[in-house]
Order: sequence, then structure tokens, then C-alpha cells
Amino acid sequence: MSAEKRTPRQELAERLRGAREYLGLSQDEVAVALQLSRPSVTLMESGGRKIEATELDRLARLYRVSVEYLLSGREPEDTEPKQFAFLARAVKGLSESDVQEVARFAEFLKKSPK
Amino acid sequence: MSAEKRTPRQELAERLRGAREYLGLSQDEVAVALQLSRPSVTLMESGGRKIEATELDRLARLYRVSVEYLLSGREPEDTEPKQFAFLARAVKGLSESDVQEVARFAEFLKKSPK
DNA sequence: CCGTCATGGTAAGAAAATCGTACCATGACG
DNA sequence: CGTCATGGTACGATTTTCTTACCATGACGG
Repeated sequence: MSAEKRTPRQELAERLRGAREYLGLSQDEVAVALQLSRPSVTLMESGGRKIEATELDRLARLYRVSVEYLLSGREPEDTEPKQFAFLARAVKGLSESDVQEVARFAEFLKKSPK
Repeated sequence: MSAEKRTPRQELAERLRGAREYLGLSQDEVAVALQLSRPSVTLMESGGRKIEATELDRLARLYRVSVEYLLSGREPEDTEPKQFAFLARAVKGLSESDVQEVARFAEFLKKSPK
């Protein structure tokens, strides 16, 4: 069957390559942006070279993805509802019971006919 | 004045030390957990050694913080209040205007006397 | 005070990883 | 075909990390 067990480093490498190709960047452009040699970028995307924490951070910014995504493959549930950030600010500082009340209000809206 | 300009690596190192000490773990325990030598942990927490991406991931799990926090010092607005996940589910599927209404309701609660 | 243990800092040679500079393969395009 | 862009790879030089020590400090009990 399929399902080779790739190491975390290999999975990270694949996501790095995918993110770069999605943006249409060349390995050379990434190398210049991060001040690396191009072969280093090649190796990063094939799992043949370690990736330092600060490099990972800069790559995530360059590719406009989260570090969490590059490491785990999952976005941290943040990009989906964009306006949710606004709601998060709105409930910031509220007590736990108040947040629950806000949630109940949301449920109420969901159940009520439009 | 104060405000020494620390490098990103140094800031990461300080947060790693802080997170470990907050949990009351010894450098040796961390070294065993990540299968590293103890001097390596010492160097990681003093900025004297690079930290690989996968190591950063494992450290974040061990310390129960997000990778984003270790890198930037800020939580990605997601892990902080745990009940946000519940609120996110509650507003999922609501129309944009309804989410705004929920947010206004939250603001109302914030402004109203307890 | 003394001994001991836990913890963390550091040094030096050995080992490993990365870098720089090549050279090569492929594909698009004229 | 010639050329250009892109990406893969090899290998010696360089840099970094690891291993194994040894040392300093502080807590604690005798």
C-alpha cells in the first residue's frame, strides 16, 4: 500500500516547497530574500538540511502562512472567519460568564429565522 | 535608557528559558525529553546554539505554548482564552451581519456595569 | 562547618552539518 | 539548435554542534 511514514522534517520540507510554488517564487528568489545560497533552499525543500527556528519564521512571513501550518500542516483555525478577530477583541476582557452569554446569544441568532 | 536590541535568536532563547522555568523543569529533564545533551539545552537558552524547526515544535509541545509565542512573544490570539473555540463554533454559519451583532452584544456587556 | 546533591555554565577536541562553487539535467521558447 | 531559467547534486572548506569533562553555586541535612 501507500502511506509511507515521512518524518516531520520531510513533511515540513514538502510544505515549504508547496508554499513557495504556490506563490510562484523561484528557489533563487527565496535564497536572496533569506540571504542563503540557492543549494541551501533546494536542500531545505528536500529534507536534506536542518531549518533553523528563525529561518522558519522568516519563511512563514515570506510565504504568508503561519509557522504552525508549516510545522503541522494545519492552520491554527485563525484564517477561516476573518471577522472573528474582531469578535475576539470584542469579548476580550469579558468575564467567563459573559463570554458564555455572548455565545448563547450567537446560538440564539443561529436558531432564529432570518 | 534601556531597550537593548536583542536579536530574534536571543529573544527566542529567553522565552525558552522562561517557559521551562515556569513549568519547573530542569535543563536535564528537557535534554532527556528531546534526546539532547544538557549543554545543548544550556546553549539553546543562551542563544549560543541554533534551534532546529522540529526541535522548536517539540519544545513548544513540552512547554505547552505555541510555536508562534516562542518565536514572536505573542500568542496567536487563539490559544489564550480556551473558551474562544466554543464561541467560534457558536458563530460558525452565522451571516456577517449576525456576527457583527454578536460583537456589538459583547461590547454592550463590556460597557454595562457588573 | 562539612559533605552531598541538584542544577547550570563552560572548555576543548571530535564529529557532523552547512556553505560555496562548481557542473549537470530538464524544459520553455525563439 | 542555442539560450535562458530553474532546480538537483557533488565535494572540499568552513562552521557548528556534540561529547565529556570539570567548575561554581545554593539548598539541605548531619
